[in-house]
Amino acid sequence: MFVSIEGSILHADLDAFYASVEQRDNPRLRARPVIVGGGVVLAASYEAKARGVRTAMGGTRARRLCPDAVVVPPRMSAYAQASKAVFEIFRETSPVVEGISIDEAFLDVGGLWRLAGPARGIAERLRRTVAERVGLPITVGVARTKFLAKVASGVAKPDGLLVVPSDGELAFLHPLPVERLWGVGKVTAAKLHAKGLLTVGHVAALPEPDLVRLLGVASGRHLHALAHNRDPRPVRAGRRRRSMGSQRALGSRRRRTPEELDAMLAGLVDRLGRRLRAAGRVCGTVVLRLRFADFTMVTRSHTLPEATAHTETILAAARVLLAAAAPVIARDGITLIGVSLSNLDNDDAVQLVLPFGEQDGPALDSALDVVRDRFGSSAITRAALLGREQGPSVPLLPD
DNA sequence: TCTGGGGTCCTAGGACCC
DNA sequence: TCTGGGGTCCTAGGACCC
Repeated sequence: MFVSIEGSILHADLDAFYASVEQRDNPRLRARPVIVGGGVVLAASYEAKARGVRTAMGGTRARRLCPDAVVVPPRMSAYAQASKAVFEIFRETSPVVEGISIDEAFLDVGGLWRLAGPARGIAERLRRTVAERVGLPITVGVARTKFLAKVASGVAKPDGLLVVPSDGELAFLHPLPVERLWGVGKVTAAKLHAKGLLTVGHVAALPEPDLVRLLGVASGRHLHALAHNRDPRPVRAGRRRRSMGSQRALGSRRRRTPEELDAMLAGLVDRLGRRLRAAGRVCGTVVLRLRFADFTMVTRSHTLPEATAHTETILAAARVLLAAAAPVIARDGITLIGVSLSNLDNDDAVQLVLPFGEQDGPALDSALDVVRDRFGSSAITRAALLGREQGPSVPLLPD
């Protein structure tokens, strides 16, 4: 008997997540086309997808394609709760879980062979447990790399399981259309199609320099590697978000007065300040985001002298950015206003900024005194600090 | 068909420093 | 008087993902 070697990375992806939660909670919606959202489709059940309805499609068009669809408003808290329950099961399944979004995650089960057996069995149990305990369908892809596990779950949807054996990777991958590659959207697909590259195999056959010329250094190399299933990225638990934003669409019916815009800005920043503080984090950069009727985007950003979670400080920066953009707004009118906070840090991080070349001198000693003073910590030693070898600017976390 | 709200990562130019 | 090369940070824009 031949035994194919399996990979040990699972990509678990809830099917039509929001729509499935609605069908779970309301039996009358089951086996019927369901659309979550109003102006825009946030999620469509598979019955609706079969009629051509797609996520992010305008509501008018969706209703035309599928007039008998039940349209329900989103219930975000219900989805958050369902997601939490599913992630609990993920973490019971493996200690190495990397969440990608509200409804999908990577799990590394490589270290669990003796305890839990091969990956296929783990994936089967995971699917069963999610169905029994949360009542939602979930698709799992299993492969040797993250990328291929993700492709596998995409192919296996809905409510499926697909294991790509290590000796059948390229045979599985190469016939697939280029759109299956993670990172290939509309623009990249169009560029590839223009060169006659329709399948992953076509891309794999192209020399890397050609692909780099076509798509740029990063995308070209990345795609070349993926097409050969080279993806060394490990599954990483405990990744923290790098930015946090809030935005509001305004429609194009009428222009908003400067006073209205200022009030919206204050509302967005207030919400972000709360989220920031609740997460115990501070932001270093404030980004104002504006969209116009033709859907073009403009951003204006400002980096603060000191990271903060203070609403008024952030709002002041956002107001300066909005004022700077006032001429464009007056000319073109805007259809969306948003604020995004980046350069996030922990709010208990201390930044030691030392003169260049003085990491080892008295400046370091006095800076360390300040830190010990503030945190009463003897855990931060000079040796530990110097061991980091990060140069003159050293973020420290007190123990 | 006139398009929500939440994110990630990459590129490229300019300022500034050594 | 005119000249390098390397590095980091900031800003703006864009592609892509769910």
